[in-house]
Amino acid sequence: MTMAVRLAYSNTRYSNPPPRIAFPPPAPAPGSAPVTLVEFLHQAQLFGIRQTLPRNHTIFAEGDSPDQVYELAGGMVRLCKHTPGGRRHILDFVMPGEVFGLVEHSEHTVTAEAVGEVAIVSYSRSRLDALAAGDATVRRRVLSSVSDSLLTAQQQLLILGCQDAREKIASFLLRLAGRSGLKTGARLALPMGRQDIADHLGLTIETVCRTLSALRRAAILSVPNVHELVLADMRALRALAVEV
Amino acid sequence: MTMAVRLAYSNTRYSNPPPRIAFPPPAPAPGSAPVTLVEFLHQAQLFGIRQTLPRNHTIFAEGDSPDQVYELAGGMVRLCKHTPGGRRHILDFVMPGEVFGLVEHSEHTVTAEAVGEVAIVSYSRSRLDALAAGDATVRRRVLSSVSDSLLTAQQQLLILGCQDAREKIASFLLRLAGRSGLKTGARLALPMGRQDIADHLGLTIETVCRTLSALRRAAILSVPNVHELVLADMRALRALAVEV
DNA sequence: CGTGAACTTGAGCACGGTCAACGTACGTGG
DNA sequence: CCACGTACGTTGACCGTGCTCAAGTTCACG
Repeated sequence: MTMAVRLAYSNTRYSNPPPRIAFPPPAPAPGSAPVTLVEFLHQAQLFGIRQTLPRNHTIFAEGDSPDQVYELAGGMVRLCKHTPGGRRHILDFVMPGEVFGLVEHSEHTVTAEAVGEVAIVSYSRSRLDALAAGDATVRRRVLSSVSDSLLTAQQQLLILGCQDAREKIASFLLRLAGRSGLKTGARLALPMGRQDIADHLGLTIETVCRTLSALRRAAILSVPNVHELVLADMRALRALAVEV
Repeated sequence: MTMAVRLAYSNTRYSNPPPRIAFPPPAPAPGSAPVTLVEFLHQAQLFGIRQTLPRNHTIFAEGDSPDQVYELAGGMVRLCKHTPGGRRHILDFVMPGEVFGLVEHSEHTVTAEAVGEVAIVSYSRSRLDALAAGDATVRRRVLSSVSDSLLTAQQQLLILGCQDAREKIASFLLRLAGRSGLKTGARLALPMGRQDIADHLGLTIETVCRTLSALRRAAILSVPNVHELVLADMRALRALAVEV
């Protein structure tokens, strides 16, 4: 039985825009009430250790002890699972401002890797727990963060289980655009490589390429360079991704 | 573009063992310390309303207000998502003793349906919240329940994204057996229909049938009747499901 | 028994995977 | 500065897994 699986472990290398990222300033507006978990972390004056990591750096691996919680300050992180047979699946990508590595198990259930150069801020898990013990709002944020991850995973299950290649690509691009708060015609950054996209959608790199080319030929999007594209016709994209 | 999707909405009908399920007595040992969320629910004397529902009954639908939390006392429940296009994906099956419908959003993100006749116990969500407000252990149970769902979803993503039909079936059967605490040679109940299995694994009903037949021919399992099977060679099954 | 739903099996085909060649971009060293 | 090397991306030709369509079987129930 030949396998519908190509070995992953791609090495994304930036081409056009050099990897140096302009890291945005700390997120929370100083005086306002914190509403996101990240803002709580900032406000609580936890020891957030900021660091920059190179492309493909493993931030934590499946099985590691989860004693740190991370905030992504710049760049992009992929959360993946590796199988004994050497296959890889990317569960999700983390975008700036989001928290990752927050898990309620004795060990990490996924591996987190830097897609390009990234800036992360790490917080002590035990300090976060201490903070949560005395603050119902923090607890709610933590719970809803985990809950959001669950919702995302469920949506991704629907995509993997019900959609064909074109629909998958359309759904993926729309979600990415949505998370970047993008509107029709704006440039969408694609920091991850084609192999990463393939491993996220259960496709091969060739199918990802071909499908992107087909969408380009259909004038639904244009590809100024490998790591950037323009969603010219979001309406058409949405029509393709009906199944979400 | 023809679709790799067949319309679901199967109507499981029991064949050999009649649908009447022997409902087990309430789970918790009366005097012992509660360790699961279900046991907490029992211990806390929340108003657990027990009821029996017929095959294919919708317990709650995606979008409903989640003001009840359920414990499955007998039978099996499927958690699914329906798409505008009429496709269906089954995210997971719920087995007796497990809690479902616990969600941290303003509405349910999945639909819960009875696979056969089921017995459920429903608890008021607001009472559970009140209980949790004053009890750190309950909070931990709630969080870890959501967290377990996330872990399950992530594992399922790996299966849908990386495995072929035979591996999917093998993984599915092994997980089912594991959850029933089954050892080699024991009978495994399959209350759900073939279409349900297909919609859970991103396959068609024909492929599920063919794959089961192939495993039977390979003497890896036997199928005494449609809703029951014997895992004769778990070692071989595990070898097929390497990718988990 | 007769009916209908679910399951099973077969024949053929298409989507997407495999294999392979080529293109492109960037980094390195002469 | 150009030549080369490497990694990634793109495209084409071919093929296999799993889907489609369709016929037949089994089983529960009236």
